[in-house]
Amino acid sequence: MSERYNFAATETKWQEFWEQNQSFKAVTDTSRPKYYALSMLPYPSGRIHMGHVRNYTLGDVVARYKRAMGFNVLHPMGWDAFGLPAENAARDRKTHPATWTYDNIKNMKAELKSMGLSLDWDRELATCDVTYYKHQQKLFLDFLKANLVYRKEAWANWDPVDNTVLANEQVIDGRGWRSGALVEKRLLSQWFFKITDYSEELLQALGTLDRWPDKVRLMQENWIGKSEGAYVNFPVTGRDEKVEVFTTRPDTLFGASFVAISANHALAKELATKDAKLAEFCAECNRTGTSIVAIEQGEKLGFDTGVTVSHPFDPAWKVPVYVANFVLVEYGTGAIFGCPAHDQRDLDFARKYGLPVKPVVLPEGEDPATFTVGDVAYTGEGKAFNSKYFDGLGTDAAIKAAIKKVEELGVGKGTVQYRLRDWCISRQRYWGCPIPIIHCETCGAVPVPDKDLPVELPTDITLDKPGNPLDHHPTWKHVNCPTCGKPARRETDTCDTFVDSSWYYARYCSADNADEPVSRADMDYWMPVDQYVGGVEHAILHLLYSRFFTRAMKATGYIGIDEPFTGLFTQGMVCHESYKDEDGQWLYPEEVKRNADGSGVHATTGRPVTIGRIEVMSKSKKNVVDPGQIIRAYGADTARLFMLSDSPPERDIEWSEAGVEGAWRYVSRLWRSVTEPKIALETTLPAALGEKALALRQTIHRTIAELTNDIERFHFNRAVARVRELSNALDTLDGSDAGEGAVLREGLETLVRLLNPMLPHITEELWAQLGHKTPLVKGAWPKADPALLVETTVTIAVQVNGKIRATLTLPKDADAKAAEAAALADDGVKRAMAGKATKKIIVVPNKIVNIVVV
RNA sequence: GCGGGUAUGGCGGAAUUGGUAGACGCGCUGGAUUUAGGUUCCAGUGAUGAAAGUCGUGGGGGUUCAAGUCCCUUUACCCGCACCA
Repeated sequence: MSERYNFAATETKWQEFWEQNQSFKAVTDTSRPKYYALSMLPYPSGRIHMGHVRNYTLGDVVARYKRAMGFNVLHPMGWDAFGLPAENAARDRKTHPATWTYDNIKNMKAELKSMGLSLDWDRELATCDVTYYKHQQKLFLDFLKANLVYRKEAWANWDPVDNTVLANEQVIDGRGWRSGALVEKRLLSQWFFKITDYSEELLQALGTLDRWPDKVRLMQENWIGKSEGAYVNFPVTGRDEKVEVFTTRPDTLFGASFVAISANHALAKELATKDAKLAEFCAECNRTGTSIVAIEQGEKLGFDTGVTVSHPFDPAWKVPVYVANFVLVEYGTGAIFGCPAHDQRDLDFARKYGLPVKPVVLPEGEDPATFTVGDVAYTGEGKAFNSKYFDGLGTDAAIKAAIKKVEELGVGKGTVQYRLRDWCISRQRYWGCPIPIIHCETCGAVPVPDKDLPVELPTDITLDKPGNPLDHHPTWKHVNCPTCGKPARRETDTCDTFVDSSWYYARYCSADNADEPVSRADMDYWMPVDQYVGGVEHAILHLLYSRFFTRAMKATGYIGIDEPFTGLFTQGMVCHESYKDEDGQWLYPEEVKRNADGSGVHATTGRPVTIGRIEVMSKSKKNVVDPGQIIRAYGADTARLFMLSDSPPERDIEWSEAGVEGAWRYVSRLWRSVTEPKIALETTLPAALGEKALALRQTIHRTIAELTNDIERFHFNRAVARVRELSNALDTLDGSDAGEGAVLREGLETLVRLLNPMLPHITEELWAQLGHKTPLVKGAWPKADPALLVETTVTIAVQVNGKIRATLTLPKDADAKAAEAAALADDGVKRAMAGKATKKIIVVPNKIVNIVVV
């Protein structure tokens, strides 16, 4: 009996070997094909969690596999290190955000290293490091010059807990994405990136991202939210001005019965100055925003301004103007015309305020004389009626005709709207990249000259006062204007942390360039990222911003491509059972002991425990398992194998003790199968192999072919199943057949090589034990011998009336007649046919014979 | 409300283009080795039936020689967006 596999010693040994040999250092080499494998960079919270283990295992399998396939692989790692949690932690622990952050990075880096990831740590970056953010400031200034950045006063989403504004993408169900606080509307001066310049391009290019999940592309498409329609003007009665509305249904203009404007529309604000009740109504709308109350109650509220407007097609036709809570100032023109018959919201509104409901689109099969709308608007297509110019036209034709008509009459024009709005990047926080701008009373917003970069964060700050620590700082913001020299003040807003992560993938490629954000030669070689792996929660925010950034970097000459990530894989989350004690308090898995009957008790007190649902691991529910503990108990290879087994990578995985045990058992079995082979390994294959030995060689080579295909397609769970099948097959060798010792060696070596991307440590060790001097990290991927993939016999099924009655083993490509004859000769088949007349026989070569009888 | 997805043994999940449903693993049952447990090894494991067989991929219907796979319909759950005019 040999010793148990000592994973701790082996894993340390090989991690040191890789480090000493710089096995994963990526060097630009234009003579070799490159492969850029990237996993999303983590936020340095202090500890890695199982989600990281899964993400980085998947990315590492790709990196190691592609390396073996001969690619020059870039596989870097870094830290998304700015952000509010560091400020909060620093305040609570009376330390500095930088101290907290760099301590966390140190810890997490050690944990990541224990996973045996094939990362080029020489390219490591931290976004909070001035060596990183100084380049970001340069990019900001270049984007500013390229007219892709601007400052404007705008209604911003204010998070009252984090004391900062948020981008639209960061408001989820009316709450801040991080704090969960109800977001308020505030009018503030903010910096914006002009992502909307690329609305159409970002939308169109989704079609080229064929290695992205459809789901993510669809989410981005919906987020960009293109809609085609028209602007139409309604002249205000008794004034020389118009209310401009946006509509996608200009064909329903003859059904208009009111115009509704947002509480923040210019006209509403003007009227409110003379009408206290209206002012109160508008204030109410802003307090509740257009979010929570409105969503929960769905109540349409309006305020009749007393003002009327003329219909664009008929000056004599007056409709009232309401201020309405459901009209968004940010979308379209902040004004709509209401057509109650064909829009549910407008109908609800009209019924509440007693406005006319006039149908102008006739559904198929309805009689124009009798068709009426009750409580349900007709929003579908139909024939226009009651509509003068458009009567009789189908909806699509009527829309086109209406746009033409409003343009002819000079009362509007066809247009395209996008839901996507410019990206607000200002954050009123300390721990972020300072926006390199100086505000001067005479010169305005002046860019910090390149020679004065970087604008560094001050280190002496106070975090215990509400508001922006940069703004509180006694001296930092007071500087002289670079243009006129007069006293001025720095911009105290810092960048949204999504800016940091929008270009880090490019920076990795030129990590040692101290003078420029990136070098063009590196961009041209390494970019784009060939395979990006991360969580689906970044489907919109991070990925859309990065797509914009790459285009902005192209516009400013840094890069020659549009799309940063040609391949994207979004992995599922890691779940675990959750537990509660009698008092309803959450318990950690290690606090719970399972009884034989499946019930649970507290491990130390023995009191009953309620076993809850299987849910995504989260600290708040305590259903977490610490990867560090697992790696210490079972080793990184076992943890990696568990992550790859069973569940398809895109689906959620349930972490279970039994599953880890299973993975560990296989690792141990692999160890034994090489170190204590049942029959002696031989190095040379004899010229003639026995039947069984030959069949096994075929299995070996088929496994190579199929597993390679599985890895290419991200079917890692199937890849694991295939190596286990190969293990099972090799176990059947018992030395009874000629050449088995040599076949077993070939099988074990293949097994070890195929498993190397998944289990990098044990496979290196076993490879060395098998007598190889060159480590697997330098080795090539096994190739299947085509001659051994050719099957000589096939098993075909025989059906009678579609029911399986027998299986036959026949030579491959046997002709149909032979297959038919063999099928009819089978006893089981004869019994099933029971002398009935044969109507038809279908023969699918190498697959099936189906005999149809009556 | 709109959009998308999923549904297969006790469990996680396999199954090119319609062509032997349940690979592989977990769990479970029985046995062997062993020292007490674990480990390891062997056998079994969709349901039903003595067997032949019959039934079986959320439910119902259809197309086909043949359906987990295609079509219609329905239910449940998950995800995204949510007054976007």
